[in-house]
Amino acid sequence: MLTTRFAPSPTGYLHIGGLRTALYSYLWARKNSGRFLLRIEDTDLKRNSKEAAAAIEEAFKWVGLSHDDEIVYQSERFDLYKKYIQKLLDEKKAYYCYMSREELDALRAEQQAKKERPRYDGRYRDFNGTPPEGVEPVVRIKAPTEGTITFEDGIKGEISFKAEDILDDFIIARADGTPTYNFVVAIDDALMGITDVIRGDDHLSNTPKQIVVYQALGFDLPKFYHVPMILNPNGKKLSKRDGAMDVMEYKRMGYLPEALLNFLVRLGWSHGDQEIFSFQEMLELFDPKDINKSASAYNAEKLLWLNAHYIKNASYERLISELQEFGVNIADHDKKEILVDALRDRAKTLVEFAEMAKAIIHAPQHYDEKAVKKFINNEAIEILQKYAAYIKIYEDTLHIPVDFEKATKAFMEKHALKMKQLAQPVRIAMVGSSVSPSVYDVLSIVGRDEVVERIEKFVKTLLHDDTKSF
RNA sequence: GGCCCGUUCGUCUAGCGGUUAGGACUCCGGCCUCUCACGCCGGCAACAGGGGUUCGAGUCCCCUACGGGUCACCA
Repeated sequence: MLTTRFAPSPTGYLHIGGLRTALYSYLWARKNSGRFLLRIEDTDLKRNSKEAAAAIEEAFKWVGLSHDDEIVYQSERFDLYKKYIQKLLDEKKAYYCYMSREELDALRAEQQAKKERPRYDGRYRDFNGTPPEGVEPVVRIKAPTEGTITFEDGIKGEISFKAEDILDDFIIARADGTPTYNFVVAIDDALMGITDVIRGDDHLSNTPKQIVVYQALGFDLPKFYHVPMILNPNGKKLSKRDGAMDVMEYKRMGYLPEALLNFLVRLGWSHGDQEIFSFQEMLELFDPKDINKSASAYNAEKLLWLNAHYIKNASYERLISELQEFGVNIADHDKKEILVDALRDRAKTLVEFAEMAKAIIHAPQHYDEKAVKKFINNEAIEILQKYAAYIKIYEDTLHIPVDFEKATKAFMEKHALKMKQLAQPVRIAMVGSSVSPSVYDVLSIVGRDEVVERIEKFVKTLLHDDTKSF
């Protein structure tokens, strides 16, 4: 069965680069009715892996990814790794090396001075004598010293390394007995039945080492797919400083998970000219062979555009429930659909959406000075007073936007007014600024009684403000 | 520095030997209009450079330049 995995080291949170490779792995597995596993690479034991795993699962949950089986923690599998180390030792495919760190450092320095590639010289490879005193040995694997290691990368094509260029007898167990990364990755991928390894291309040069382990242990090789990195807008490696890189930060900034996923799936992968992909479409169309060979830069504007797109097309229920996270509770508002429709085309994030909603729902606490200065004069105040009086006694048919439109047009006709003369003053009275959705929508959402109240309050404020002259 | 990978508008990309090199984001015009958005219409903008192969190269090969990755008892 096709099986993929996501295998992060426990850094404490999931960033978008990780999310993208996780997404690719997930999609490929699900598309093929396979399995998607999660493994925490915590062999160095320095960080809190359980917390890190929880953070990853939280992010997965938010975006809608799910993994199969229990999470595998490498830190809990040391006995297993030891077995394989012993096996290689017994088969003489690995050996103890008694070289001290100091000696190793000295060797490295010497090689660098001669401009040679730093590498272990194999001095204990066939050692039979008495081990030196006081040195806890490391275990090194016998790697080929000549020949070529070639594999077919599902994204980059055939890749080959000359053994002499990149390999030495690398350490598979440290002096304290703990196993090292390239060793355990190969074992776990093999034992977990991973058939397709999809990972960042920073792992490309680890691959030959892992292949050495696969071969020494007699495991079948998986297919490798090395996904190019995501760069920052300056073309440099993406770092935490390039924005809020924790995936959950995007939630706090008001992004919809489907927008983030759409953004990420499309960053480095494409399907013709298509830009918008539903989760279902990703599942149907994703294929790692269509992943680009080159790195791509993070593009915040495109993400924003995608987010705006998904907000525009979200259901009322969805938006209303999302908005609650941002302090806007309109579930019981009698004009909630009108409110949502008035704002969905204007908001790029849920944070903006919430701010705009609040501006309409709550009566303004202050009025934008520039707007007042520009649109309010004595004539405008007079119009507002008349309009308030008119609305106040208008027959009881003012509910939806067209009701207000009809009434307002009659008012304008009666007083020979143009829309421009009325709209801005009313808008300022309603929301405190010269920017808002259509006044008819705002009027409808605010409701007749409060419309009158807000206008009266505004007029009162204007008339009592001695600092302004009209 | 060695090794590996990469290079189409500013950005994400389509292209898979013959195209006026297409789409999307951004930006700039215009339309719509009660403001702001949305939407619609239009515009600016790219094959890193040089050699080959070929009737013909963004597409194939080589070199150069540039960019990235990696060279640990980190993962």
